[in-house]
Amino acid sequence: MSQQQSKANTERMEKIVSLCKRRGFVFQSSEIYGGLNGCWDYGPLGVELKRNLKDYWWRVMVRERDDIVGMDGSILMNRTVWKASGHEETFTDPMVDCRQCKARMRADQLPDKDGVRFCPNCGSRDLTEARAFNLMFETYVGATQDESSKTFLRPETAQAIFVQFKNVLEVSRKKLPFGIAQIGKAFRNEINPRNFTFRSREFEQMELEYFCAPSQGRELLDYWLQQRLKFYENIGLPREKLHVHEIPAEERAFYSQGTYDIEFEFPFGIQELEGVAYRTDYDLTQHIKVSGKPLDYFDEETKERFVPHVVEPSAGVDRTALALICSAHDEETVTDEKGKSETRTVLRFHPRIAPIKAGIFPLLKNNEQLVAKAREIVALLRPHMMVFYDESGAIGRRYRRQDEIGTPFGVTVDFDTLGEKGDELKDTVTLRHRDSMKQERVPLKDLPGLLLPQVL
RNA sequence: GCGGGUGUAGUUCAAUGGUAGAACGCCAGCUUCCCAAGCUGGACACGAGGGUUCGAUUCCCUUCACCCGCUCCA
Repeated sequence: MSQQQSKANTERMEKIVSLCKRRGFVFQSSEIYGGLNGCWDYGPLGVELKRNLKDYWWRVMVRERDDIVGMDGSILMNRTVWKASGHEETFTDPMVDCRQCKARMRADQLPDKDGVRFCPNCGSRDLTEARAFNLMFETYVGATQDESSKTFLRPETAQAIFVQFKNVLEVSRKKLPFGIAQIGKAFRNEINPRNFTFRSREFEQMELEYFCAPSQGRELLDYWLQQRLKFYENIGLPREKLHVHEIPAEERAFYSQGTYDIEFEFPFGIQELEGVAYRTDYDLTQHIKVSGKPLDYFDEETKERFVPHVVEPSAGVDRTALALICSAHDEETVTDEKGKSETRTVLRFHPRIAPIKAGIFPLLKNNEQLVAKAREIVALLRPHMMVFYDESGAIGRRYRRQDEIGTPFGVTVDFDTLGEKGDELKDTVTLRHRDSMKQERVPLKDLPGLLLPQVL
């Protein structure tokens, strides 16, 4: 990337951050106290966007499938969970990476020769500095603050699923392959949060743990990669801005037999949205070992007993929301009939995830009948979708306000609607489209049927 | 974590060792028969703490936050 492009991308990102603040998508956490590094709040529009994203994920991953059920685990868990999962060790001890073979090991257990430490794996002396991987937030449960009451805010949501695997399997009466889905907050005390909301210390994940027979794992990994790519296209991220990065074997976690990153072209670079990982039976096996509880599965048909393997599509909610905003953000030059040019800022969200689906406007606000009719339309559409009523300013200004927050439809009530120009146009409204700025005349009664399929 | 930069209304900027202006936006009113029109009025800011000084938004220190590059991302 050239320096010029890089500068343009930085400026573009600045515009996006500014728009997010100005229009109520994202604010800095605790802003009036100077903020908190790596933490962000979602405003009225941001929370709608995020909710639409999560709702759509939940719909296609859970509600529209027979083989997946949901759960909602607590953020605080028994500390032993983190010992078993390996997080406590790898997240809290000073660790050293081998630059050559990428192995990570505890700094205090490194062998040395003549005082020079080397990698026990490959013998290389090219090691990183020791760094404390204290990425988990510590907290204490109960009144006393000592080792016995210590635990952590979860650094991933997945472990709640693994430790409840048996319960969920039992009550859902599912057979393998089947999955457990969850959306929730996770926390990592990142060394350096960066890129707006992209890397935050508190973030939300949408995770599926899909359990299967060992023989099915590899195939299901590819299946889920395809499903997930389709998902991102269905929320409006163009396929050409999505990249699949297959993690080479030497860079994968040791237990993984295949990992794909789904990445998106952000203005600040190509960055990961989701990891689709074949985790084998590592997690369940760990919890079997440490808890002593049987978390294996008996297949009635084949009469085989085994520890299920897992394919995990794990997506970041906040980074996907940011991708949606970045992808939707557009500035175009429009010229009016007098030849005057200006910049129109528009978020071209897919209607499915747009925070507000339709703006409802009376052409004039000082006309009681126009206002009353517009209010009627609000009442008509409100049960089905998020709508916004606006009577302030000229109609053009109101359209532009909605363009900037990505509202796909505008509905305007005028004197034709009231029947003042004959019965032919009575009870019809102007339907204005965000992207093309084209207008069409539609009967009021057709509105729900016309809009609803597009916003679901 | 290292290095560099920046902090002034909601946003983008300006000025100033004697407590700050503008544009756009926002609110109210008037006006307005479809793309940020116009008129009138209004609200809103020096990131925080400390120091120097008669007096600090301005100078110094600390801190916090954000941005850029490197590093990192089990």
